[in-house]
Amino acid sequence: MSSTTAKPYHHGNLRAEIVQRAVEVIDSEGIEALTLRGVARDLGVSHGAPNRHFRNKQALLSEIAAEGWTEVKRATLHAAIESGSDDPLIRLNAMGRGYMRWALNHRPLFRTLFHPDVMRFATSELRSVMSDFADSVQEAVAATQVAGRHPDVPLPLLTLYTNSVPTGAALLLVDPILEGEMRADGVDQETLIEQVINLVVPLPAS
Amino acid sequence: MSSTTAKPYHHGNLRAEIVQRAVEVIDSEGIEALTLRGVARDLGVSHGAPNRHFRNKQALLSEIAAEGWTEVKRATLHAAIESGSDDPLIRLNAMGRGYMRWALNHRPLFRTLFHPDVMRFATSELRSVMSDFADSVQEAVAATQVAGRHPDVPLPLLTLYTNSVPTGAALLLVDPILEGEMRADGVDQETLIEQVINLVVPLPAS
DNA sequence: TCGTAATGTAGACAACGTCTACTTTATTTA
DNA sequence: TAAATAAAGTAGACGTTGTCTACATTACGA
Repeated sequence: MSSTTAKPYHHGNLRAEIVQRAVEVIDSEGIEALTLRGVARDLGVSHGAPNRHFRNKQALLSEIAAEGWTEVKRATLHAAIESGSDDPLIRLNAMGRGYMRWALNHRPLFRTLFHPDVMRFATSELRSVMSDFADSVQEAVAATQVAGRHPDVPLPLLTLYTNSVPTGAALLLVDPILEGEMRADGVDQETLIEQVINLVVPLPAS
Repeated sequence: MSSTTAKPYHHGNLRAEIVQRAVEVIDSEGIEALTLRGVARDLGVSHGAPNRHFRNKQALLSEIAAEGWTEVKRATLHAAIESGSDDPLIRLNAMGRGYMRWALNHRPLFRTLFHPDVMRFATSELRSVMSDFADSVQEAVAATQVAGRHPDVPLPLLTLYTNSVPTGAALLLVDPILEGEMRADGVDQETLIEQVINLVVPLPAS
């Protein structure tokens, strides 16, 4: 707060810079190009410095994934608010579109959220963030059910189904091979997202 | 065919054994535990031997993924046939269930199909197999559309939607964290699969 | 039968993750 | 305020990995 770039101790808060740089690398070159030593080099610190802030590489990946899921949740909630509606269907529909939009605009990072290494060695913080997101989705789905959508389907099942579509569609579209197969020609991203989500969460007739 | 374990040249056909062992490792310890040297050790050959059969590790992963997608396609077609029906809806429904069943019974391998390293460095053979699977799904979806399912939705879009559900649901359920959130209590796997697929591909009233 | 290509071996190399001992800076406390 | 202690960064080492090269062995076609 005192100056523009305060450096509290040695380097500044290296921890945050490591996470930031790692996300940049993932976003540009993919997760397979991410190395602790490389990040350290890019930040001009010694190769052992990151180990002061992360027990191991998995811990860094967990932190990144936690940030990613937080972003996802933020994007969906933002979309719900921006819909400017109280109708649960309109809100859930907007959330689904916000989710897919974020995924397709942050492809390497989105893939990271489902990376085997990340899931297998998830930090308790990451688990918490993921549960948090799942809860917020379930809540929104429950609201649509109260409003009459699939009234006799068990809530967890309806949540799974509802969540599967943007998740699965994004993962299929993120793959350059399958994207060509699955994507209607001449349809722009936003239209495609809208059409897919409308199939799972149909908008009210009105 | 002549003897129990024929060894055509030096070791036997090492290439196939490498793939087989690699799949075993992925299935038991996950892809992050897979190393070329480790596989070579397990097979009793020198650490450089695998390089005679695969240009690099990515090529091996591509081959494994190609096998995986072939298995997926086989599982879906098998399920369609076993449904013993000509009704496109019943057949597509069975295919979806066969897909999810395979995914949940081969979790590490299924995750491998969507692994960033695999997708980024996909062999042309892998691309071909994936396109092959996508085509067979699209064909089955087209048949249901002829039979009256979502007649005014563009085929590629309906295919994407249909494919997203088993893909997304399997990927969500494969994650131990999200599985707990999304899975209805006391529902066994087969019932869960059936219920989810019935939401995307409803069975005919009969 | 011989030469050539295919296959496997052994050694080397750079890069990586991670550990350890050490140095430098910040913070706490007496 | 001065000394002690903790935090943060450095430098070097170790074992492991992927991949390259030169060399040895085996299979197979001319």
